[in-house]
Amino acid sequence: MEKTYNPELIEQKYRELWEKGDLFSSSANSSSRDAFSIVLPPPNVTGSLHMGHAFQHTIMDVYTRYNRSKGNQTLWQPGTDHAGIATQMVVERQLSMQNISRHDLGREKFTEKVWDWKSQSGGTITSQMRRLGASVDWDRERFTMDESLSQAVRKVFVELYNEGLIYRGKRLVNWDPVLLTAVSDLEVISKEENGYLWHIRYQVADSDEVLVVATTRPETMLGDSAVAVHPDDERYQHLVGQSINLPLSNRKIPIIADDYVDMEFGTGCVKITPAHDFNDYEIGQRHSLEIINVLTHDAKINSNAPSDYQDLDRFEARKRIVADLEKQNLIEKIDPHTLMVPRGDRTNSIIEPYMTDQWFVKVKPLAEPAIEAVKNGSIRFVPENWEKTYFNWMENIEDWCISRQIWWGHRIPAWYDKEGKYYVADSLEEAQIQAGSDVELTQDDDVLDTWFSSALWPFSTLGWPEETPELSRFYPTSVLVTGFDIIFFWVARMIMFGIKFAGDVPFRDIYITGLIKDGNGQKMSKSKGNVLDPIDLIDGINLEELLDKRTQGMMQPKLAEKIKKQTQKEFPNGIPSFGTDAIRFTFTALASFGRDIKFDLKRVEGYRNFCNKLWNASRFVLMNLESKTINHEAALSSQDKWILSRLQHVKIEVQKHLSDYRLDLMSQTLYEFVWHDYCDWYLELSKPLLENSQTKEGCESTLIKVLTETLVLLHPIIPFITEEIFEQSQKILSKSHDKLISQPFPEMQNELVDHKAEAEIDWLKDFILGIRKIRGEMNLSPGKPLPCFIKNFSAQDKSFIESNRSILTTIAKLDSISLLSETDEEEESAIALVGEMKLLIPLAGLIDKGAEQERLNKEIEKLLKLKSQFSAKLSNEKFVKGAPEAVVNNEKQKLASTESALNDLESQLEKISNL
RNA sequence: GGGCGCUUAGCUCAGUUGGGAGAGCAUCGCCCUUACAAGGCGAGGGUCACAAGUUCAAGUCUUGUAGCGCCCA
Repeated sequence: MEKTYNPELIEQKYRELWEKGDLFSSSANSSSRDAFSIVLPPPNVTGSLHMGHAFQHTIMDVYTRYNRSKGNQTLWQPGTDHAGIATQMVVERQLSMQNISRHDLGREKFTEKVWDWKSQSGGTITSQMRRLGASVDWDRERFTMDESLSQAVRKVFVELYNEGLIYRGKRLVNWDPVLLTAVSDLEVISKEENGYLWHIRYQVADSDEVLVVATTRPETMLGDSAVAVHPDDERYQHLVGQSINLPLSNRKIPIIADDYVDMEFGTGCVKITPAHDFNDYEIGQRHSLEIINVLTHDAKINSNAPSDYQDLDRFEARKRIVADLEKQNLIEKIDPHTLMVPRGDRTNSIIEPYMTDQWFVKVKPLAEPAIEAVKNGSIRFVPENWEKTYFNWMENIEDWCISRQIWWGHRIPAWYDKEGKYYVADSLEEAQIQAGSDVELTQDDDVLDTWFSSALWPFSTLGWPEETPELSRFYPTSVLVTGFDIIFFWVARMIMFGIKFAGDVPFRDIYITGLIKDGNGQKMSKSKGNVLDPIDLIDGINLEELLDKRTQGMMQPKLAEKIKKQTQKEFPNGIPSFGTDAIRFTFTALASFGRDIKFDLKRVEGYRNFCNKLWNASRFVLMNLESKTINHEAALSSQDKWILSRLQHVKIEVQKHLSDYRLDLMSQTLYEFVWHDYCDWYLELSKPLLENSQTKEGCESTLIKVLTETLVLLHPIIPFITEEIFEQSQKILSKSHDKLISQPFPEMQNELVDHKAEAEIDWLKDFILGIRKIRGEMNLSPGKPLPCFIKNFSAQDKSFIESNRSILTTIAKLDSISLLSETDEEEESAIALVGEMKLLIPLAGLIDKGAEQERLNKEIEKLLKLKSQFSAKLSNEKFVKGAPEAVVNNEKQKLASTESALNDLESQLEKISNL
């Protein structure tokens, strides 16, 4: 083996070998009883993987590799989605640099450009996934706009329409006046922003009275249909039913009473603009108010408004209107006010509620069975708290606006005749049949929301609507791994559509992971400049390149300076290369059930060190076994039996943690075992064992057995390094050329659990630790051999000493171990206890007496604290009576052993103090 | 306003039917010991946010308070 661990070379080697060997294929294990499948949440085809993807992909890969090694037929289904709005925006931006708009090109040419861009940049994700070692079945890679998936989309649309679950209607929707499309309410982010509350005087018609109306959007007054007050509001009750003269528009509008109005807010009078506010729309419906749209699709004032304001942009109009009102002395006052401003998550432009014709999915009938599926346990959220979030949303769900006024996506399968009558069908031909052959039809211009096709992903990728073998074998999929941010966007919709169209839930478990945040707990985002590219952690990146990367193509170049500073501070030397395995280990170690995961480079470094440790331990083992024949039948020492027994516990724990989705605990268990049991203890113990002809062969076979089984256990987390070490070990054993990735998962061997060996090695460790403690605290040089005297030993102790004598002297660096009888006088000594047994290291010439006194005092103090805790408990009658007997006995035992240790140390202290 | 969650060592976090507070990193000693200095050996460090309650026993269960965060309106 190479002296140093070099992840780069190893990773490259196995990326190729695995794929060439077709080892990720879902056709393996096809005769197995069980199948396991995961669909990859499809990333944006032209995007790149961020830390969250890398995190989730690691988790999915752990399960995929684990199930493969358990012998299940395993499919991890890869693919990407077309990300309608995002992708279209990117291409439009590219065109705008050449001063071309998509309208200049026309729909057909433009979509060609998008396909070009897709083929040009679409490989980024897949190559990143390969770097991460994702063992997806590449032969089954799918894209949401593949023909077969598009067919599924059309079929679902047509069927929902025929059942009345899709309808077209003029509704108030969220309108992005920059993109010129409707967006779903999930795509609108409302945030508090500073604005004003304008108090406007409205004159009551045929009266001297004036109503003061408070609004945050004075420009919408051009579309006011009413003024509303609360029915219980005594200030205004007498005015209900009368009307006011709407300023600027010269219209009369009614004063109505509606309990939606908050009496406490502003003046308690609200202007009602049904065409431009969701709540006002509701009120308008209740009171049959006129709906007056005063905006154009790009948010200018339209011709329904007085001519003075027509064609003015909404913000320009606001200024003009306020100025005009002031001129007429109709502004009572203007207060600063924080309000919720809805912005598009893509464009950041202020979203307008806007009346347009759109297609909607009637969601309630679909939601009911989807709620039931989680209630009755057909689907399980992990952690289960998330089901509350799911219920909360599903039970208050609104119809889903699925049409988008863009060009990149699945075109809506509806055709119109000249009268505007429409025909929904799978194709023009079928629509034509409905309409009659002589009718001229044109297809709806709109495309579907990307999530509509994503909602079909678990079954459309398996061939639905065809009844493919894959569909019956792999659907429902085993588990969905995703973040809580898309429970509404995606998870809920897959459940609804899966149940409706594939006849069963799309997955059994939903593992909701936390979100990866930066070291300060901040969400990673391009505009904050704190994103990390997982590939940069693998390969490393110097400061200059990192700065470039973080400040390139920014929406707000102003922020560049700040980002530079912040980056320089956090990564003064750039980022070192850690290798894929270290990153993957970090992700699994961080995969606890918390919501936020702060990503700390120090952790990566620690797990890189772990890989290095594993590498070197393996080197030690293989160096010792080189050109040797392993005797698998050789007798085993207690040490061998101990590590084998420990390994069995580890196998059980690993599988338990996997089934609980606790990869953090899984990785912790393995870390602990490899580093602290196998390396710190067993490899050290093996050194004397290998020197002894009696124990040599058993130790050799144990070293390699434990190593190779551990490699299989670790492989799902760190596939590259384990594969490489496995190959090296197979060479030495001159075994087959099988790859570790296809090795069976080592089953727990009950017969190897050995409590006797565990007890003996615990004793052995206590002995060695006792000596080391004295050595460490007395500043004795680690190499200096010490004489050791034993007193107060049992027959058991004696036999352990005899059978471990050479190990003890080697590991604890003792030059002698001498048993003293009760009557033997010992020298002035430092003491350590192993149960009742006393280990004595003579002070003479080695140890400062004062130091030993100090050490004993500290130890005694600790024990005294414990003792008083235990005896307080035991002298409490209620405890002795109330607690289970086992607990009380346990407590008694602890008290006894503490007292005995205390006695030993106190008498020792007295002894050396008197000398 | 409704819902969910968090507060444990300097930092990041585990703590699984309630039974002597853990890990990694950081810190402090001593060591280049033939697998590993990306390492070894040892040490220090916590009124488990606060308050009350249930219990023989609370980091763990209940209620309240404070601070922080997320989602929905």
